[in-house]
Amino acid sequence: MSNHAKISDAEWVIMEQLWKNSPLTSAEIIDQLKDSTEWNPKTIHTLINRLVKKEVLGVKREGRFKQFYPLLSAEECRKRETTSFLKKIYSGSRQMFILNFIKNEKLTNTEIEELRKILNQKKDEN
Amino acid sequence: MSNHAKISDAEWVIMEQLWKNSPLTSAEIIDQLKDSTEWNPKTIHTLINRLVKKEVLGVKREGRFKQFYPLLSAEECRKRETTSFLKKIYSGSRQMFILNFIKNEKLTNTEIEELRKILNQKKDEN
DNA sequence: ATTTATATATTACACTCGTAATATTTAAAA
DNA sequence: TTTTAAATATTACGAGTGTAATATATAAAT
Repeated sequence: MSNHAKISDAEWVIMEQLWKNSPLTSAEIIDQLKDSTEWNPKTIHTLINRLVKKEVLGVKREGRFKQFYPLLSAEECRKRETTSFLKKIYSGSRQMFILNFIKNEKLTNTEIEELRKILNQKKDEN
Repeated sequence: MSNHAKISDAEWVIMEQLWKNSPLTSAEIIDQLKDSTEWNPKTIHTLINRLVKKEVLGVKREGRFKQFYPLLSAEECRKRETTSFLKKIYSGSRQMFILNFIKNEKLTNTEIEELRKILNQKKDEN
């Protein structure tokens, strides 16, 4: 039941590497994180193993090494996190969220156009 | 230093009551949460006390009772949470978040119109 | 003034998380 | 084949969280 596994902040960092590029061995993950974090390799191992236990990462043996790969897509996980964020912070109210958050954002014209396009599609779907 | 106190999920529920209406005694908070949660009053006391310790809630004695009130505004806290959410899930990119949010959400025509209006204003601002 | 009820404080306890250290297994080198 | 290095597994440990139970102080009732 990897259904509603919570991915912690630190674990999320690991997941991002694997969403970008997978499967990877722990050595490769450690290497990729060498610059962007200060984590001890042991710590990274712990995080990987927790993700495996949570059934968020899959494992396969490749020769004498283990390789890890995501069992859940980034999109899926982002959606989950977004939902629980909205539920907590905006009581799940999209209206309130849209008004309070998006209104306050600075957007470039390009972004505005992009959004417009998406909105047009949305409208057609309704 | 109530500066970067983390408000947990359960604590957030308490805060919402007090942002709506404060100051309140613990009895009043318990009463307000009676319908929307299954929490034991003891649990609510614990949460309140933790919030006080974190300096997110202030206390004043009113006769023989204590009253609690927020030391941080909802807006302030929402902004904080939003920032850390974005950092984790969307690598801090608000644009990416907004695009994904709108793409993924089912929106009513009313909401679409609302967004359109907001976008128009945005465009004018640029 | 003593009992009782209610408010407040202290303590508990298992689980998660960040952050590893230590131990063991397995493969490569000598 | 024995030694050594590298990969993997097991254990650790304090802070925070969800979820209270127990203990104490204080006010109200008798």
